[in-house]
Amino acid sequence: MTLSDKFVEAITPREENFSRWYTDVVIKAQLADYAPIRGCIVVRPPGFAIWEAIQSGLDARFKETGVQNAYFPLLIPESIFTREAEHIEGFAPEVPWVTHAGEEELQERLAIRPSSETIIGTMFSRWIQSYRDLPMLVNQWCSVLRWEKATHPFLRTTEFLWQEGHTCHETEAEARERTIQMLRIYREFMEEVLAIPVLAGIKSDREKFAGAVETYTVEAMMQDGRALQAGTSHYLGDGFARVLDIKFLGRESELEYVHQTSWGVSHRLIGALIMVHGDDRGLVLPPRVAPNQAVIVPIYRDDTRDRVLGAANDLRESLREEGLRIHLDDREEHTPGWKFNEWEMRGVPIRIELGPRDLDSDQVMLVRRDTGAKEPVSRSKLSARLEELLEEIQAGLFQRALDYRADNTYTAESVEDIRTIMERNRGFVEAGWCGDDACEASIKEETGTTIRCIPFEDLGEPGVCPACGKPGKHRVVFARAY
RNA sequence: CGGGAUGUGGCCCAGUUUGGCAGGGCGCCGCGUUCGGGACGCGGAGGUCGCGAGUUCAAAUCUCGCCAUCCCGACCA
Repeated sequence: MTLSDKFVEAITPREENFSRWYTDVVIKAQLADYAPIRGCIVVRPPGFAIWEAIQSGLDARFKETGVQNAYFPLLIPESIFTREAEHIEGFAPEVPWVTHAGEEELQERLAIRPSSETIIGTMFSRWIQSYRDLPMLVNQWCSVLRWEKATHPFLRTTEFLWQEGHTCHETEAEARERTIQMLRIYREFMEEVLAIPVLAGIKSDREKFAGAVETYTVEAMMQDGRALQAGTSHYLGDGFARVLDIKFLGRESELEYVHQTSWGVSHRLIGALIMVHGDDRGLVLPPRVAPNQAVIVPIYRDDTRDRVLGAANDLRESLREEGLRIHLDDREEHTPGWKFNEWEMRGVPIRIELGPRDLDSDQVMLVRRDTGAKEPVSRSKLSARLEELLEEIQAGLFQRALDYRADNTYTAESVEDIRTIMERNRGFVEAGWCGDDACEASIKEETGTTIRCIPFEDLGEPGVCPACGKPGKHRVVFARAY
């Protein structure tokens, strides 16, 4: 057994058990740990750094469109939370309640937010009087609680970190446009920064958000062929406005209800990064979201130590000045080989090896995390080559994920087709759909798949509905989902 | 929420069948030698055996209850 084989014993191979592989990576790469609370995780510094990168990227994009950040209370009075019938019905089973302060029972129960439409809408009703107050565009970064039956690190936890944007508009058209605009931001961010190709489209009624008129989604394919809902954007109509009394005096001096949207992504995106790009050695991070883009591993003996460490420090400083995110691993207690494995497990895109031989020839050794390819690069060309390589890795990861999705996308004409595909390979299945909820339900019953979305992208002729055999109204994508 | 499994120093596990001194490997600390793919020697620290009851002279081990985690299925960012 070679040393590297022994190393990867720590992580279950993907083919052996994908779920175990996933949790192994989460734990070993120190992205998260289990908390002593049912279904809750602690996001550890390496995981939180990824979340911060996601936050800052999205936050800047939101702000470019005029959205401002705010913060609303964690607790929602029952009388407010229960205003919107569909909303409360959808969330009721998962909502934890605060009933006591000390030993004293509260006059009114307080819901711990599973989403903030009602509390934010209540405030909107105070702040909005005229069309001049519109649009109202706010977002909050916070955590929410949903008492889920089965939990999984990042993908579904009792408490999770997310962002929820809430907007109010004068017209339906403007609100609908905002809904699509935010979905487009999600899509661009996921594809350009996270290197995760997503399928954008609209949800069927069965799958839409509780209280929404329409829900739009971006769906990603994981390496086990299952779909992950990576982000959603909802057109809420005026349903919340009517029950929360969010009215404005319009241009014609008539009282009107606002048209609303809400949209969110969660730390589930970290789970997506793991499951889209990871391999049997651990995490693989796209350079644009990687907290460290490269790690310098110095190699020395006693007699070359000062020389190598001095050069490594200089190298780090000069690369940092170039704007690169660089870490120097100068720990004494581990050998270079140990560090190679460690940083691979943690997903750092590039390793820079620096030893006496490199110093003698005024070069360093670069090693790519995604392909394992090694190349010597002279010091003078290093920063240019690093920039280039980071872009190559970013593009390569996206292309690889795109190819994987294409290779695992099938078409079906019957329920039997779908079942066969699920038994054999899983993946996305393109098929027709007559639009009937009963057909959707029976397909789910028989195959375990759901309609992930009706894609915006033209998938060609609708074909027949796999359940009833009638002509399809839409071409849709079925898949098993997380 | 069903079905299955697990819970013993930080981690992985043996010990449980048949009750009788709490063990091993890794990691950790100290010193020394090492360092281009998970180094080695010597010395050392560290455990309410998931939690709570019960049986017993005696419980990691037997009984009951609870909790947590994992896996496989039904519901959701």
